[in-house]
Parts: sequence; structure tokens; C-alpha cells
Amino acid sequence: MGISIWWIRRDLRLHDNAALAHALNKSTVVIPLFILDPALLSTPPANRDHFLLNALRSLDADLRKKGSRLIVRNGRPIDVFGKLTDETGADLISAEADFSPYAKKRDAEIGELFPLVTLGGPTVYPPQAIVKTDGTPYTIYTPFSRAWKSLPEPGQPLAAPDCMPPVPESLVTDGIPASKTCDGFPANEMAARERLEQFLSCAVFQYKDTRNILAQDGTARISPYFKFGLLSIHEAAHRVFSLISKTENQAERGNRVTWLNELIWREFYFSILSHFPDVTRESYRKNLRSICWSDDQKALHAWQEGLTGYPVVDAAMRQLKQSGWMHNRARMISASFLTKDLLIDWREGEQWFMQHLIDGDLASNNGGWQWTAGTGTDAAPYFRIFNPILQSKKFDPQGEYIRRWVPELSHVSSDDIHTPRENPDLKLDYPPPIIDHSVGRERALAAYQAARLAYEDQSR
DNA sequence: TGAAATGTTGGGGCG
DNA sequence: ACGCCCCAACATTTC
Repeated sequence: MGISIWWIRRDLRLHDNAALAHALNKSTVVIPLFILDPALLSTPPANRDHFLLNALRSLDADLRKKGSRLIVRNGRPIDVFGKLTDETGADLISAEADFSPYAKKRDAEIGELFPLVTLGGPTVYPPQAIVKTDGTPYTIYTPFSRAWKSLPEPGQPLAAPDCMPPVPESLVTDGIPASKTCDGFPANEMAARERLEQFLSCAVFQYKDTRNILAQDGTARISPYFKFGLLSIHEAAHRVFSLISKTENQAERGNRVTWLNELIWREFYFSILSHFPDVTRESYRKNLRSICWSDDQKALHAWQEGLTGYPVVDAAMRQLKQSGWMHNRARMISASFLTKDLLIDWREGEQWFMQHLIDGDLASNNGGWQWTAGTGTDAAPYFRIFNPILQSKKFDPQGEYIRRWVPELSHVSSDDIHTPRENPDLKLDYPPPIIDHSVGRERALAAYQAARLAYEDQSR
């Protein structure tokens, strides 16, 4: 029995952790290690970095209760392991698998030089497990989800260890940098687990009806916990599966299946990123790669700051900037507005969201943006353009969401709140619409059409 | 996991 | 009673 390093990457939890269980199983000494890898951290720190740092602090506290400690190191993983394996004599590095382009490359390099074992992963099933019979990946969601659901149900989650072997005090050198807290998202494993239970025992019953209502917390608000693995996706899937199989009532069942489908969208985008890593740079659809995007910096800035003159878009963008999170429906509305109404490159939006979302995940974020832009796999058709005013009336009928995030409009009545500028009697400290929707719509249709035609001509 | 434009239908007002 | 028009309501097509 030797010494192992539990290399924590995006599995900041003690429950249902295959990499931790493997390390404990193989070794008498287990060193929990997190590497602050400059390649994965923004300067200045993005909101998700703050969430991560908070979660690390809380993981350290949880580890202390078990008799262990969290070891933190700064630097490139390859350099850190060079020193640390000498220092400790570790003969095993156990880690949760990861499938992002960077993670795959990193782990391949580490695996060449060190005894790295990877297990589990940030998805229920690894991307290579869900492919068509000819071995090629699915690019359409529905058949993907059918294949996903046909796999054996996830089994019982692993328990958290009762206690852990102590870590030599001399290894505790680098500290965890200071970070700000994230409102509404306490960064600890207990909170993550409670949130899942709370949601599955209550809100999920109304999920289908309430998940799109902007002013209501009808969604699980659980994505940051999956992003950093404070909650095991495997355990969550197991919980919802067993609830579905126990549920007789069709409506209740439907609500839970709807939520499960959202988890499968997440799995779908992980699979897409794993099989088509170029989606991070380019539109997936070749015929939409030459769209002539607008480089209107003023418009981009107005969108980022929530000053477009479209109340629902501005509420969404301010929610993002102020709280580090955005309602899913609001993400679609604001993304459609950027890519279609303003005809600004989806990559600008992708980057902005990554900088501000505490749940910012390359796979889901890229997938969502390419879906909205119409450039992705199984994306919304390019001509499906949201009308921000209709979306606003439909999903925030009383304007509660708008008033919450756009205080300048707090005195405006529900009749006027979606289009305040249309009432000339209102005294407003609020900008007029940055663009007329029908004008923006026509411009986007023309630009997308032009790209498609150019592609057809060139490939003929 | 749209929306706009266009087409069709049918009831009612009205000459 | 009848045809005509208007237009809401719904359906289909198109972007």
C-alpha cells in the first residue's frame, strides 16, 4: 500500500467520488491536491473563479473534519507533479476524467510521465459511450437522448468516506487566494446536496410550467454545483431516475422527465465538444461560417451593460453582471438579441458569459450559444428569431423580473413595462431601443442567407 | 426550446 | 333572402 494523490479538478466533493474512493482503496496515505492552473484561471478572476476558490475553502474545511487537509499548489500541473511526486513518493495519481480539449491534452501529457488513473467524469456516461452503431457521434439531440436513456441506469452513488488519513503538515504551503462570495450560491457541498433534495422534493413538480417564468425560481439553480462537481452528476441522475421509476402520477413523472432531459442536453453538449473540439473556435455548421458579423462596439457594450432599451434583455444582462447567474430563458433571449438583432458574433457573447457566469462551462456555454445563433449541431434554425418583446410578455407578463433588475423601470406599469418608450407620457431615465426589432430581424435574415448562398456557390 | 407573412374560413353587418 | 364586405380566428407557409 503506497501513497496516492487525489488530484481534484472539477470534482470538489467527498460524496460519490470515484477518484477519491479509488485512491483510498489503493493507498494508506491519500493527499488531496488542487492545482491552481493559470491556464484555467482568468486574471482578474472571473466569477466562476471566485466560486471555485470558495468551494476549495469549504472542501478544505470538510476534509479537516475527516482528518485530512486540502493541499493547494500554483502552477502548471506538469511542474507541480514533478516536485510533488518527489516530495511525497506518491505512486498513484487518481483523478476524475475530464473531456474538454485542454483537459484531454493535459491528462495525456501527465499520463506519459506519472502514474495517472482517471475514473468517472463530469457526465453520467462518457462521450465515447454514446455513439451511433457505425461509431460516429450523434449530432441530433433526440436520437442522442434516446441512446442515452437506453443505457443501464446509473447505480448507487458512493458514500463519502467516514474518515481520511492525515496529510503531512509540511505539504500545506500555498494558500487559497481571497475571493468574494456569490449571492444565492453558497459554495459548499452540503448546500449543493440540499439544493438537489429541495428541488426534487418540491420545485420539480411544477418544473414544466414554471421553468420558463423569469421572475420565478422554477429552475433548479444547480448548474454551478455541477460545473465544479460539488454535486455528482451521476448521483443526481441516479436520484431522478429512481424518483421517475417510483412515480405513478403521469404529470409528476412528466415534470421529472423534463428535468432529466435538461441534464441530457448538458451531456449532449459535452459529447459535441469532445467529438468536435473545433466548435470552440468555429461555427459547427460550415455554411454559416462566413456570416458578416457586425463589429459595432457601442452596441456590444450596450448589450453587456444592459442598456439596449429592451427591458427584458437589459434585466437579463444586469442579472448576469450583478449576480453571476442568469435564468435559462433569459440566456436564450439575450443571446438571440446579440446574435440576431445586433448581428454580433456569438463568440463575443460566449466570452462575456464565460467571464461572468459562475456556472460558466465551455461545453454547455458554447453549445447554448451555437444553438441560439443557429450555427450549432441540432441548433435552432437560423431564421428562428426571438421577438424580445413577445418573449418578455410571455415569460415575464407582470414585469416582475424586469423591475427587479432594472430599477429605473420600477415605477412603470405592467402595461408599459415591455415597451416603456412607446408611452410618451412616461418620464424615463432609460435608453430608447438600440435597434428596431423588425429592422434587426431583416438584417440578420439577409446576413445568414448571404453566408449560406456564398457557401453553396463556393462548394459547387 | 418562434415569429411574421400569407391564406382560409365563417359569422355578422349591411345594402 | 341574398350577396358582398369586413375582419377576427384559425391554419399554413415562409423566413
